Order: sequence, then structure tokens, then C-alpha cells
Amino acid sequence: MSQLTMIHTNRAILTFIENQLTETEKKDRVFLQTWPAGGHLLKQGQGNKYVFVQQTGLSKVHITEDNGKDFIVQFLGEGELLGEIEVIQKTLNLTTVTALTEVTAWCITTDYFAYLITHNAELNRLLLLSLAHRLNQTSARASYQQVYPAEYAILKLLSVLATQQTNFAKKDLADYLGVSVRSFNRSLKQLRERSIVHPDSFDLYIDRDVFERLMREYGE
Amino acid sequence: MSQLTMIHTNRAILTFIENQLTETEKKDRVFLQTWPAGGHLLKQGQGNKYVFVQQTGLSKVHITEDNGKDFIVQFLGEGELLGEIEVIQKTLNLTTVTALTEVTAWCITTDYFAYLITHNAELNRLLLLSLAHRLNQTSARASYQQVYPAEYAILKLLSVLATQQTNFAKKDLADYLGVSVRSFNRSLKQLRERSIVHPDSFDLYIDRDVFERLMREYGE
DNA sequence: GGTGAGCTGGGACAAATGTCCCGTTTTTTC
DNA sequence: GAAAAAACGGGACATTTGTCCCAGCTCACC
Repeated sequence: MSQLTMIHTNRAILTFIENQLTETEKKDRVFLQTWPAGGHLLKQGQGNKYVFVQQTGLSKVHITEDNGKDFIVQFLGEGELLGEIEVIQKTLNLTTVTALTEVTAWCITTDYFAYLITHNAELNRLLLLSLAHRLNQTSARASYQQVYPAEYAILKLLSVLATQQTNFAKKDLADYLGVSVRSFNRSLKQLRERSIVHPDSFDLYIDRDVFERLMREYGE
Repeated sequence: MSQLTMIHTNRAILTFIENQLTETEKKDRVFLQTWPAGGHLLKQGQGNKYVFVQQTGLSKVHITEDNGKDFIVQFLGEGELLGEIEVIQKTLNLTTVTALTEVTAWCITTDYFAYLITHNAELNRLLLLSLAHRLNQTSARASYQQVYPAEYAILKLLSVLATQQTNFAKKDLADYLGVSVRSFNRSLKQLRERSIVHPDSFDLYIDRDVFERLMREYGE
């Protein structure tokens, strides 16, 4: 299976924006902006003037359904591109992007971005790669979150989370998994009782081998 | 919300392949092939030599998880592209593609396809559009299938299904929704008892307005 | 130092979904 | 056209997940 990435990053695109464009090219078409935690880079249902490339910070891409519940499509970290789908398709935003920490991002006017992707082979290639990668991730995640019980997905998430130092809110993790916070807590409790998760943190109590064996047990 | 498309089609790409390429260009790099119902165009975990553009027939793109359960990512109809993600990313197939009816598809060698997308602006544009569209669809579907009870998703599916004449197997519809066939039947029965679905078909018993109102009721 | 908003953890119960199973119906195959 | 294979429909029961709720804790703010 391709590696699950909880926080999408894309250093190549960030490098491209920062190093491949001259000041003249940037002018007033490419500039930096900062949002406080809780701020919105994009809003579902709106059109937007810019495509963003996140420079620092952490944000979440989420969809709010009519019943008020949120589903988190992905978390974005350094270098990830956002808002480009809407430019390609010329549609309104499908998702909202909310800053979880302070976020600084390059803003590229949609016109200039549209120009770049048709005239710059390198950015075009990076864009194709990014889209392909996210499509794979999204499909793979939709699949196992539908097909396995929540506990499996939680375990998988925890193993990834261990490599992040960031503090996520319980609600965000639950929204990412598509379950209620109550269910998330319940599964966590059970995993603790089975001595799989550390009593007072999200850390896996067990080593990699035991984890791999556990995951295999679901596949029987 | 952007329109839910149950069966993805892409006439523009099919037209491109059939009309924009000369016989000389096609040579032995682009040719037609036919699979019987049940045949595999791609197999999960394998590499492949061709990118395909479906000309006729219906197929399903699915992921088989380690526990043996299937999740259907999408159904493909006329013109849809498959296998291109793996070429862009240079990875093995994430999904299996299985013909549901007899399928005829253009086969394009991966080398030639890789050449085309970097040298033909029109195909490059069509590819970006296709990826963006599928990413949107996949995210939107993952979201509401996680966030709403199965009955809502089933109702939504039936309203789309009504416009198709194709006969889908119950198992495939259930796999698409990420529920068991038993649950699918149970919900169907309840919808029939509430006179929302026709007693002996998948047809919605109710008119568009009542359907819209029902969908809104879930959002309260 | 108080106070209120918001996050946390979990009990009790309800609802949704899955598993197992078996009899029936439809489709395929020879 | 009979036999075998596959799909269908649903009963009974187990498991998972959600809803509602409340008590404790933390932390910003006055």
C-alpha cells in the first residue's frame, strides 16, 4: 500500500514558487499573506481570486454538510497547493480551508496561475503529480474508512500521528475519521485497556512489529 | 453541490483519441482491445504497459482490502481514462478495473502517453480537467458517505440510478456505498414501506419535489 | 481570584449496521 | 430442459456507532 500521509506537504512546489520565479515575474501577482489560527483561506461555495501555496503552519481542508457535520478531507502542511482545482474547473470552492495554527501562504492570482500552468512545463508537471497523489490518497482513505471498523482506522491514524509533534483537537481527528468524538474516545479507551495505546497520550504503547501484526488481524 | 455522477464519462478525451491522432501517430502505439464482462483492464498491485480510454461498455474501479472486502471507487463509462495516475506517479496500480459489461477500450502505450501529455497542450488540459473533476467527486462522495446514514446515500444513489438503464448487481451497489448487501436491502425495504421506492424496482416512487424535501430533512 | 466558555471522558440508552444463515428465485451451463 | 451456480430477500442476533447528557478540568479574561 502507498504510504498514508496524514499531513500533505509539497516541498517541490514551494521551492518552485520561492526560487523559480523572479521578482519581476512575481510583482503584485504573487505575494505572502498570514492568517491567524481559525482563519479561512478558502470558503466552501465561494469563488476565489487566488491560488495558495502554504509556506508555514497547519490547516485543514473540510466539507461542511447540510446537517452541520464536518468531514476533513486532508490536513495541509508546508508547500501544499490549494484552490487550484477550482481554477482548473472554473467552479466555486468545494471545500473550506481553515488555519489550525498561524498560516503563512503565497497567494498567486488565479489569472497568473492559469497562465503559469499552461506556459511552464515544470509547474505543470508538479501540478499533475500533486493531483495524482491526492487522488490516490483520497481514494485509498475513502476505501479503508468505509471497509474497516473505526478502530482499525484509528489505529492507523495513531501510528501516523506519532510522527507528528502537533497537537490536534479531538474533534478534528474525529472529523477526519468520519466518526463522532464519542466513538473516537470509546475506541481509544478500548485500545488502552488492551495496552495498545499509552494510558495518557496518543502514543502507541507497542512496537512496530506488534502493530503490523494487529493490522494483519483485521485482514482475516 | 456539484452534480453527482455515478458513471464517469469523458467524451472530450474519447474524441481527442479518435479524431486528433493520425494513423501514423497511432501506429502500434494506440489500438483497440475488447474485454468480456468480468475481465480485468488493470489489476491492483501490478504495473501496466498501457493507459486506456474506454470506448464502449461499463466497468468498475475498485480496491480490494486485506480483509477481502471491496470498495468501488467509481464506475467508468464512455471515454473515461484509466491507468494514467500510475503513469504520472510511476507507481503500481492502486485499483483493479473490472469490466461489468463487454468493454472496448483504446490502449495507449505508457511511453507514448507520457510523451503526449508533455507535448500536446490539448490532452494536457483534458487530463488536468479529468483529474480535478475526479478529485472533487471522490472528496464529495467520501464526505457524505461518512457523514450521513446509509439511507441518505442510498436515496441519492437511486435518484441517479433512475437515469441509467443499466442493471447493476446488488453487490456492486452495496460496495459502492460501502455497506453490506444486507444493510442495502434493509434500507431499500424501509424506503419501500414508506412508499418512497417502487415495490418491485429501484425506481423512486416519488417526484423530484418530494425527493428534494426528503433530502433536506436529513440536514436538520 | 472568580467566572464562564470550551474541551474532555465516559455512562446509559437508541439506532444503525454487520454476520450468519437458509429458503427462494434467477441465471448459467451442458 | 435439468442441474449447478449465483443472486436475492430477509429473520435472528451481535456488534458498532451515535445521541444525549453531565461532571470535571483548563484556560483566557476581567
